[in-house]
Amino acid sequence: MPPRAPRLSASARRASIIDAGRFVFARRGYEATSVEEIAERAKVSKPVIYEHFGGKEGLYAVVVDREMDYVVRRISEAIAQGEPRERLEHGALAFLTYVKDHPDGFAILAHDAPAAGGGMLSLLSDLGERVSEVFTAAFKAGGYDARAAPIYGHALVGMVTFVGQWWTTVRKPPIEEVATHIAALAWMGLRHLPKRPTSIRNRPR
Amino acid sequence: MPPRAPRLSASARRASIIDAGRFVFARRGYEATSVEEIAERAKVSKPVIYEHFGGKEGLYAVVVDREMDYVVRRISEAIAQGEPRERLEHGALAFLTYVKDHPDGFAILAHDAPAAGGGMLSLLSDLGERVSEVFTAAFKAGGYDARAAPIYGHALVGMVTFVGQWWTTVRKPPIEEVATHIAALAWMGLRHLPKRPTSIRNRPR
DNA sequence: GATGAAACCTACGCGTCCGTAGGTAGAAGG
DNA sequence: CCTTCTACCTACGGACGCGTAGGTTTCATC
Repeated sequence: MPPRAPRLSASARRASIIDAGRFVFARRGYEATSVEEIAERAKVSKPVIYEHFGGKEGLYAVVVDREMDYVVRRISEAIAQGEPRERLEHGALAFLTYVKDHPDGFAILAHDAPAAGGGMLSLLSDLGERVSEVFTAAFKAGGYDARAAPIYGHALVGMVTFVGQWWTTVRKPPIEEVATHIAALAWMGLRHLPKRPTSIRNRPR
Repeated sequence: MPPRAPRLSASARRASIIDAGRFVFARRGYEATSVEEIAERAKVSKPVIYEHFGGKEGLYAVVVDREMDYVVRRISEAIAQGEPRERLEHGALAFLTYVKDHPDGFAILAHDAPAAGGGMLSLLSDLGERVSEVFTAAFKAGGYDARAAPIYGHALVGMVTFVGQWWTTVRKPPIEEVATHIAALAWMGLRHLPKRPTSIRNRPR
């Protein structure tokens, strides 16, 4: 008989199951994850998970929620103060720091939610929405076309997340450098943006 | 007995199965897709699919390959000639046109590949790699830091794909307008990029 | 040391899904 | 009319995964 692991309090057990869930969900994706694998990793039997989270979907919801909360909090802190450009770079750096330090959480957010119900394509589109709101306010104040603000908001988030995904495979150069480049690109792009961009297709040579 | 559907030639049947497969894979994702649902939609029985494609994974591979080929061809054509900025905007427009006209294909490319084996996070990272190569050449020629080129390459692809995902949910404004905005952002950003971007963190106030 | 609750287990029912075995129906050529 | 080839079918084996029923161990408290 293998030596029984010590019993844990309810909340401690919850935490260890969440950790295991994040680990497995990140690698296999929601659909391909089996509750049994999570149980095995958390060194518990299946019913414990059902006891605490009601099922696979319940656990997934908790994991996602926690992760989402964490990123949003971190980014909010980072862009809370400073000049605009500073806030931009700090925001990018905060996100990339999350990518670096919590790759499993990032993988989950970047992947798809459970296909059922027809939710959003990616959890991150929610983040894009928030950034878009910030941009809409700024565009109105600056005399730009507010209708176009979501384009830039989502472009920014897409930029950072996609580079983040790439970075996790290469892990080089250091994220500080990456953040600097991205911030420079976005800042220069926004800074020199015409009030009403026109297509080169509508301009004669 | 329901009137039997007319028999099809092997290649015609293949095509109809590919269509059905793309449809279902796009909505459910790879894991959650059942071969039976594809068969049902293609109005065939399961063994026909196994006859033609060897199995679920085989069909998926064919669908992805076809889609990937199509996008790459379209973008290549779009950026084949013209001034740099023209090529940029035409490339973005070509991609967004694909998103608009082939939403199912786009959904598949944007989602995850079969988790098994540990392939790439998204099929689109492959596209990011190609763009990065173009950027690397251009950076070398222009005296910029070539090591940073992949950052910009992936940033660009991320920008466009993420905006594309958002656009599919809103379908507004018209893609031509979206392409113009994105191209303006990217162009202005790249145009005014310092040779060696420095972090604002390293500069005194 | 009894009692009760909380943590945890083994074992199974039930559905679903992949892939295949083995046979039928229609067309093409002798 | 008969053979044969190709498209296509029904029906099933085997595996796996979700969620639950019902019992067992540990711990605190009286």
